[in-house]
Amino acid sequence: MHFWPDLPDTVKRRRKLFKAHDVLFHQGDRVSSIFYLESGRVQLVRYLEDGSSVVLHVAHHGDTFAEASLFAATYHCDAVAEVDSNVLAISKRDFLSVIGATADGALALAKLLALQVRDLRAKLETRSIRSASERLMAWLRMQANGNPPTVVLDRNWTDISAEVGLTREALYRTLPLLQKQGRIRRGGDTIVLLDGSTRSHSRAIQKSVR
Amino acid sequence: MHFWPDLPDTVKRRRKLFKAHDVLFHQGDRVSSIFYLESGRVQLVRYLEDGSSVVLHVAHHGDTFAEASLFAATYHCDAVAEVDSNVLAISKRDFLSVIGATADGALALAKLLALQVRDLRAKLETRSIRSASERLMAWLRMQANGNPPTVVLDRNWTDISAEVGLTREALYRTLPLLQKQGRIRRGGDTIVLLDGSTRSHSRAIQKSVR
DNA sequence: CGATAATTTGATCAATATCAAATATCGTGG
DNA sequence: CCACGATATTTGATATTGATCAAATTATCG
Repeated sequence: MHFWPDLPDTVKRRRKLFKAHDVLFHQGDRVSSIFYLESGRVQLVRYLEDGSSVVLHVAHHGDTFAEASLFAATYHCDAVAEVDSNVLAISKRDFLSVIGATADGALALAKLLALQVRDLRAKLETRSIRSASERLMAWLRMQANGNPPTVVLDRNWTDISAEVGLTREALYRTLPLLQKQGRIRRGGDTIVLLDGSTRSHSRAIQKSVR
Repeated sequence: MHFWPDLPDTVKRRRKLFKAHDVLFHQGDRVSSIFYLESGRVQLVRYLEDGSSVVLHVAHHGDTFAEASLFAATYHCDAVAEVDSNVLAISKRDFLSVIGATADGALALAKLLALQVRDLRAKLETRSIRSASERLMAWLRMQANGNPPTVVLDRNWTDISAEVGLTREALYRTLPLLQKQGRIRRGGDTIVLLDGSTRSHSRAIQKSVR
């Protein structure tokens, strides 16, 4: 994963600073770089004709993004800084010639992409859950780690609602509901999942996924 | 994608039959194979520390699954046959040694995974469209090629409804609706998209996505 | 030809989207 | 430290849409 910063000097890199809401690249732009996010947060967003948007991916510090574009001529989405962000723009041409030079390098790239496939599949599956409560719980479980499973939020609920696939209103209504049911506990920006039993959940999944 | 069946004979493959509810592998099992699903349906399920579970992916016939596990020591989820299923188990070691032997091979794998990433992102985007008509149109556009854009179905609508994220009833009601609106034309298992103008489309999207 | 799965239509309901607005919080400049 | 504007969170009322349950019809396949 951290082989990106470790690339040889022959791979041109440019450090760039973006302010919140700055656009790193637009859908349709010729692919010149892939990116390593040193700090901040960048959304990959697809803007539809009417200006509405879908969040395709949220890159966090330490993530690389737009690698899928390595094999494409143009970017297939917009990249927008959610907050002030510090990125390394890595030349696509240089990168490919270095990474593609050795089997190990190319395999490392494949590995990174494999992880993304996994993550995306999980998100897709989450979207198949119709009930707001169950979908949110599934999303939380995906983010959680530790025992008891705990999620520490690094962004606001409004942003999260888009990723979960609910309106923010629905999300804001579901949260206290889950709390009342004793399935989560909220404290500041941490959520503890108390949903120990598999049974109720699997039944919920069964109802919601065909 | 059709990369997998075209592997040289040196890559060991075993055809295996599983009955409904059979487990192909367990979370934590050593990764020995990746799989190509010839027929049937296989669920990838993840069990969390507290015993709850999330369905990560449902593989349908023609899909490869567990490729993401190529780079992991152990499977990160369980694979369970939903119905009787027919899979090709491809030796991970053989596969990796063939693919990983050359930079070109590994790049081909990376490219495949990159395409999957893009495809999954597109699917995720589709799921954000709330209106049944628009979501179905978006799905059709994704599948279509040629001019006029045409989709040739390789499975029944009931299966497709699951992928689109609608009940089959909703799908079966949406189809004649789109027809009546002159947005598609149906003939047997081919659908022709008549939604040529960007304008009408953008307006329609406007209604359906927030 | 019978059985099984796929497609189609009908009626009703529940859930979440939508529109609206109030309150709370945060960040910034004075 | 305060005031102010911008953003985030919360609550309310209502409408729509697709889910759900039911059943009929049609196609498919031994």
